[in-house]
Amino acid sequence: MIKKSALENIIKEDLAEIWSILTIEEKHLVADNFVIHNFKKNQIIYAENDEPEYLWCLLKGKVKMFKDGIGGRQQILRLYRPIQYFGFRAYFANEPYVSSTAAFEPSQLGAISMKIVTQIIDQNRDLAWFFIHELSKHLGGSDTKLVNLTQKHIRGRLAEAITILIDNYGFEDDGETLKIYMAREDLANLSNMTTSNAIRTLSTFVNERIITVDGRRIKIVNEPALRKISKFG
Amino acid sequence: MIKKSALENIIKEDLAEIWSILTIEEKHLVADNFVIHNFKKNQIIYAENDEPEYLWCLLKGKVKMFKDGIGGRQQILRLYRPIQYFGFRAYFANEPYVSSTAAFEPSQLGAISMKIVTQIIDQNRDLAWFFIHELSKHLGGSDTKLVNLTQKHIRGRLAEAITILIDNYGFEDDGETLKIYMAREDLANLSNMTTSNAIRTLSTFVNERIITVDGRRIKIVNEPALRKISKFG
DNA sequence: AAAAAACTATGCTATTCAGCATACAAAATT
DNA sequence: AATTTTGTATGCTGAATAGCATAGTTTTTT
Repeated sequence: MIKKSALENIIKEDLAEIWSILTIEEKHLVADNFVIHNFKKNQIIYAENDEPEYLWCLLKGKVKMFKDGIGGRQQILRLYRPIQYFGFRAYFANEPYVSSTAAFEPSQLGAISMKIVTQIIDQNRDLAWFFIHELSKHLGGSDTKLVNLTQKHIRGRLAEAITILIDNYGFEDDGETLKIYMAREDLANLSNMTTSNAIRTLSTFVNERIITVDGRRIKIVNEPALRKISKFG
Repeated sequence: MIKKSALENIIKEDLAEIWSILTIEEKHLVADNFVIHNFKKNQIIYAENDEPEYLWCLLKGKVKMFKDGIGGRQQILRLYRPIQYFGFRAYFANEPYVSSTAAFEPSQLGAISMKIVTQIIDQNRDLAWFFIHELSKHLGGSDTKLVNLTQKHIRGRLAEAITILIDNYGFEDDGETLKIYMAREDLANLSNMTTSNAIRTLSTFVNERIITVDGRRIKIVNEPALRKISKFG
């Protein structure tokens, strides 16, 4: 089940906050129960209404968390990059998942049973605090997103979506090409609009020399203008 | 600072989950630092961008949590009833409040310093779990609300808002009159629409014999129909 | 490499909802 | 009790955005 080499790599690159929190014994417990999974592009990791079982840790790739709404329209709720954790909320709330997750691109993930996570939280105060922080930050973000998506106009919503992409995935080495290549439909699903409108609005941004577009490659030419539209649009 | 009598009442009526979690010493610590505040109708308890300092416990009355958006339009995020807790998220996230809270009607609240709450969490695993559960449930609710408010049409959103009122505050003794009396504007702010549209849509519900309206008194005549509109509208 | 499928771009039309105005009613204030 | 303020109801108009169609392009699959 455990690919030792992969795990050792993970442990070597410090596994962010969470790893340094654990005692030696807890690290072993995690190591012995950590399973690496590979997901293809667009493959579902878990789906809405599934029973939560694992804490997922994104090691490589990109993941979207989304919810299917009316008429099959999808709303992207959050984006994840290495090394971030998800899948724990529903387990903690003791309810089935209310959203789904899928790999945006070929991705490598680690899964640990939430039973083991729970067991460690019970004996490790700092891990409890880690999740309290994590949940608190996400809840603030979700509340803010709610108002942004319901009250901003299309230009503002799309501009905001692009700034979210910048903040989450950053730029290629040229310092201006977005380091994520999304379909227009996903861009639309991130900004609560139809694909048509995402395409149209992207075009107006190009005309206004705020971005340039080459297929799915988006270059940010005027980031201040973009953030201004995001804020006031 | 402490009104002994009020606190004893609170302790007598079991203070829900949270109280039974604490040890005798912790109960004393809370009791010694618990301050009762009375708020008038529409009085702000805390405002967006304030620094969080207290855990608030609603003892009597009704409270709304909301966020001011573009053009002064307010979005109501959550409603609270006795005995529920709020104000802790921003403190845990280590950031200023992203939303405000106000009393809907004359309300009595208790405030405890978050420093003390933090101190108790540090020594009481069950209290840590209480907040993990609480945050997890709210985060799921917020994500679901996001999709409902962005994707449902006006009728669906208003119907949903009314079901939220039913679920939060229930009925008067007649079993059909909503036990909360909101301005149309608040109803609109709960369902992401203008006041005009809230009024209009309420009228159509009356015409369809789903509810009756007498000023701010709303009677639910056909709850299944209401829930159906909420679900599919 | 060819074929199929999925995605992108753009125009046109329809629908939903917001904005504003007016009239009336109810509460709050003086 | 009179006056002011605030809230409710309804109609009309315009703006924002969704829906659909078509053509061309890119990506994926075979």
